[in-house]
Amino acid sequence: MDEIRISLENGESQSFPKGITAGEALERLGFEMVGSAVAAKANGEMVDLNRPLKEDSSVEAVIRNSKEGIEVLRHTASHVMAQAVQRLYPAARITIGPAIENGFYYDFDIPDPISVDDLPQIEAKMQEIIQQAVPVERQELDRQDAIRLFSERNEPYKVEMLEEIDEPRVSVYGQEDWLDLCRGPHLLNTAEVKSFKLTGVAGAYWRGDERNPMLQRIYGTAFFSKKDLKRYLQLLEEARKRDHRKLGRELDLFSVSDEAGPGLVIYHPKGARLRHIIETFEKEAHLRRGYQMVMGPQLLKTEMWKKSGHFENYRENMYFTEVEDQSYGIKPMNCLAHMLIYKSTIRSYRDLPIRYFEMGMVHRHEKSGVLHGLTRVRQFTQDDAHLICTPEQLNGEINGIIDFALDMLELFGFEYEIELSTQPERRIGTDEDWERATNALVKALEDKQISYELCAGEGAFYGPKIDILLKDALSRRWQCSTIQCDFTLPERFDLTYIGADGEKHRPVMLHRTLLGSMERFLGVLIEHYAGAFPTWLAPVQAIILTVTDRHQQYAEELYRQLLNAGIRVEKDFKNEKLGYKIREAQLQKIPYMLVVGDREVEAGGASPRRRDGKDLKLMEVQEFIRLVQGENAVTESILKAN
RNA sequence: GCCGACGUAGCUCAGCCGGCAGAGCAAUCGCCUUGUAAGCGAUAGGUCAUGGGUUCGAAUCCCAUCGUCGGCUCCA
Repeated sequence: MDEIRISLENGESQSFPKGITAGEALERLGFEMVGSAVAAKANGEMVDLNRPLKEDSSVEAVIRNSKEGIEVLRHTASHVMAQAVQRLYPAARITIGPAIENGFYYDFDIPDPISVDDLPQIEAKMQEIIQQAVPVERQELDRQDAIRLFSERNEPYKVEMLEEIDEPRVSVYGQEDWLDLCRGPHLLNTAEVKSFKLTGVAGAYWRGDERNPMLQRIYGTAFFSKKDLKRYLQLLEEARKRDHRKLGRELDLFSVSDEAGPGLVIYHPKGARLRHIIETFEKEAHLRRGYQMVMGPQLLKTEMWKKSGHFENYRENMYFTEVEDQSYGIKPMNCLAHMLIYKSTIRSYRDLPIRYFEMGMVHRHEKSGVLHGLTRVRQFTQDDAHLICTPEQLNGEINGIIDFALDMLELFGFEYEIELSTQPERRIGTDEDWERATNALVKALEDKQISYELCAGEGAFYGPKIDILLKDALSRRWQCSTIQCDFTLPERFDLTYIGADGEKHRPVMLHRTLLGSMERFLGVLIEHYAGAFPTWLAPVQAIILTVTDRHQQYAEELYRQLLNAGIRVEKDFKNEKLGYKIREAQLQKIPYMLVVGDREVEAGGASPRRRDGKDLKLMEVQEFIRLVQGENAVTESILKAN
């Protein structure tokens, strides 16, 4: 009988008869956590535990508590769900159903739409399949046979996929009479799918292309234990509580009105205050880093948008208007005016780099279905800048921007992910330009040893970009910072500088934002802090609460003092019990509550109660002012960072 | 834009197999003068998203439009 050599990661190795399963080999080699293995890797390939090994292999266990392990579970859960759905709705055609970040989904082509009300029934059918403890079986067959098989089963989407697969042999997985084209691996038995929940339904285009038919997607999640599932569902519940749309209303920060129009944010006093705080600080930070503040007009002649390429490539996102037979486009980006400023005079190489900064309000016509609170709107303000420099300065400028952006995000305490997006199909400029620009961005990331994800074809139409993404409370990622390299607009607008050689040269331009859109950033920020902003950001930093109305006079005096010291203070002199006022201030998440009663009036000080419930006891007014001013000073680090 | 769900007072929601539009919180007014997360009482507040239809009669059934939510596509 043929023998094969199997080795473990720890160097343990032994000969076994050919055909021994991956699971058995693990066990016989003394792998300690055999019970927690849900699949295996043989020579790097993910395989089922019962896969017979045919050649010398190094075997590794894929355990429950690993990312890959839970993916195996969820992928199997998606198969169980697909089987359940096809049993309940025989007309449903299967497509694809992968594991995703927090669960899994499966897309079906089904004549009658599935609604959330149908989910309990599907869950019950899944439960049935799980309780029957059906073995999950893998089978390998010729591609042509598979095509025949899925044609017979009337699964056109599977046939379509098979026709595009290159390999001669494919694998199918199934339980009972149910079957799916699948690479695997899977759990060995449906009984192992213990803790799952279907979480939602949605429409999704076949292969993610809007020209394709709309499929019905069912989302679900699965865990190895009921406890983990419960914890996850609680986490979702918590996340919903910090939804910025809910907090925005409760904290009276902003609203969006049907009357005014969808995607148009209306800032209430506290929301406007918040923006004012961030923006004034940010403007100062830019000035200290060698940026110049500029302002462009809200609309520019359509001719200019034609020249820049926006009309051709971005028209469907733009608003246009006509006055006195002249067509204007409302700006969706701020770059045009900045180029006009550059062109307003002759530039020398000694002037470069030039960094123009603008809190620029832009309008973009977003499709109605994509609007979302503050994070996806039609009018927003960008902390935008355009840097114009020599090709030699490019790398240094990109580095400076990355540092600036990461410093900002660190100040707010954000985790982030970085993506590099390369040339899209619809673009302007030569391939050579694109390559140079892309290389410049890659080099900057590599110099800084920043890991990033490559998004091929996702760049802007005028250049490649680096994006920094922040997560909201529900783990949805939102693009905030973006650094875009542009060799083509300087060309189109004939931007030049006089070099040391006395000749005209073409500068390079960088478009960049740090926080991105103030709207989106604010939305993510609200969720990040769950509405409890740190003192330096809080729209209201302190509120004065009187115990009875005989304390009003002193409270008024205290209010004046704090206001004069620049503290954002409010007063609550309502004829209510102290507990009531504290509760209200607490719900408004105000960092400090200043209780004013007999003791304070007599001593002439203030008794701050912190938002976390801690009583700071009676202190001098000046001491409290210093306390708040100290907390305000956290921005100093950024202002001085250059 | 596409698929699905939803739209009742400022907010959260009940009413919806057709028959007088409701509750709690918030608001206003009064009483209480109050010490660290909700005192008591009264009053006011709605073209039931909008428009059309079915019906003796529509918040309730049907259609359209607008908007919101969950996704898809797109994106700061």
